[in-house]
Amino acid sequence: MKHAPLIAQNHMRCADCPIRHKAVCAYCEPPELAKLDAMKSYRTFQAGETIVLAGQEVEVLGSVVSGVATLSRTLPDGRRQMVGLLLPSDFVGRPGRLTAPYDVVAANEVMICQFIKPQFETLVEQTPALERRLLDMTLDELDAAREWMLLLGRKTAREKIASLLVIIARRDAAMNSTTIGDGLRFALPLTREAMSDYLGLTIETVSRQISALKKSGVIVLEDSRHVRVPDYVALLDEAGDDSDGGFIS
Amino acid sequence: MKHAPLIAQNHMRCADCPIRHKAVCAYCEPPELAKLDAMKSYRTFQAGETIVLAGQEVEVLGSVVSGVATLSRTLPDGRRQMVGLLLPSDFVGRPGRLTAPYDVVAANEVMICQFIKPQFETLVEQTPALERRLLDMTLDELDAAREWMLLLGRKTAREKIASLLVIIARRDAAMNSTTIGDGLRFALPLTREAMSDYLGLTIETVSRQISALKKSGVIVLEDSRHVRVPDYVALLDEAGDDSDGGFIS
DNA sequence: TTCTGACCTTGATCGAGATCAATCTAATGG
DNA sequence: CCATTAGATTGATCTCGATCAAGGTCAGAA
Repeated sequence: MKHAPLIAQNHMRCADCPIRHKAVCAYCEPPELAKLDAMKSYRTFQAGETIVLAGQEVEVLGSVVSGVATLSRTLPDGRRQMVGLLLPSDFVGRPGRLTAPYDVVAANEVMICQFIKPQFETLVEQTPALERRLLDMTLDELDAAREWMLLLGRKTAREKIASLLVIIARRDAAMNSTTIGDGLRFALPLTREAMSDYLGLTIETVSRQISALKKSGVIVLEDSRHVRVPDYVALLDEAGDDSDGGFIS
Repeated sequence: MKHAPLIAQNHMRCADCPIRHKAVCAYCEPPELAKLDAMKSYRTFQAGETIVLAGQEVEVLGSVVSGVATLSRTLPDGRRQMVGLLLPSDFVGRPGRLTAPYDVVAANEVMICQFIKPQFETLVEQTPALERRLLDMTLDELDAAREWMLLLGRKTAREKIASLLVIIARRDAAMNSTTIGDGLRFALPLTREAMSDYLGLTIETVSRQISALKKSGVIVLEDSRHVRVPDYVALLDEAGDDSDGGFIS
């Protein structure tokens, strides 16, 4: 896997940080930022590496700067369900919690802006801007989790795949600040297995439904990890929600 | 439906409030409490009554004092998934949000300690104790939502039912501060339909699996809404998670 | 070059849960 | 009292997605 390797200079200035205005620190003013800056360090994880192990003591607490990580829970017999997807600017770890309730695994190479736990926890208590940002982010995550519950509980396999593609397409468009529409093209950052864990399906069903969407002309597969969407509204339609033809993209 | 009707005296003193130490106001000191007291009013909803309609403007913002309410999302074709259960002390509505993302419906007769929205939002911004409590509650809800995602995505119908019974048993024990163990007896606060919406199943499957658990002797049905659990560990076992025989209840 | 292993696809079959349908129960109202 | 109705149970059948199995593709190593 070749990446334009992120130069993890061990002290990027917060002002130059790509997630400065979207992460926990978004609402912070220079003085508070300086305090965060003093307790932070960058750390990278290889694709597939475990960042936090469920049940173990949490040591990592910080923001995802680049890459994608997954949160997942596993049943004793091995069945696994992904319960969260951490993208750049998302926060890892819960302040004031000892053991992790789920596994956090790097899907890509992941860089984390890590804070020293006790110091960070103290700062949160003293800094309303941090606490407020954390609240807003958590509320957004809760909304996403609930949307996801609808998908897991009530959507068909085909709708699940289409929904996932919509989610990926949106975030891709948001990252590159392109307009979302027809002729859209994007990469799948997850393996078929990760997708099946995300959607509560098996690998085989994921593969079959992707093939089915391809056969219907809703998507075009350039290769197994690159998708083109000739008609965005058609894809939205397949996702099931949103009877309004997807006017609110 | 006969209830010992809660006397909704329109100004209970916060000090006498049954949820005083578990709701949003839990971390508040007397001066802040006084401000909340000045902007609150009690309001009751009948069983089945809609408290908030998805897509509409949110007007209700406050704490559930008694009763049970459900949060749910509905697909255009009518498929419904419950995404949250509001119990006494839980918070209804998100501060700083205009339209509701899901329906909130009273499952029982529900009493809400309602705040005036703009006033409450301003107070939250000025009161770290409120904001902190809201953050803690939201983080707990997020954990619960993720646990639920594991259930929806990976558990069998039987495990789903057993898991729901465990959840109800726990909360029942917590409410009455009884020890949880064998010979436990509790009421099901939800209809079979609500259970099916909760678990991502049909009514028929819910009914069948409850019958199956009865036949296996894991539960005893006194009537369709009252359950006795002769062996609590056996029930935990059926729920699937937690290979450790449920030592951590 | 071939070998290896990770990842993906496709086919055949099975089974859990959905769907369709009938019946039962208990509470409410005339 | 019986009629009505919402909720619950049970049976028969179907179907979607899981499971079992075989083979394909591609990158990196020998």
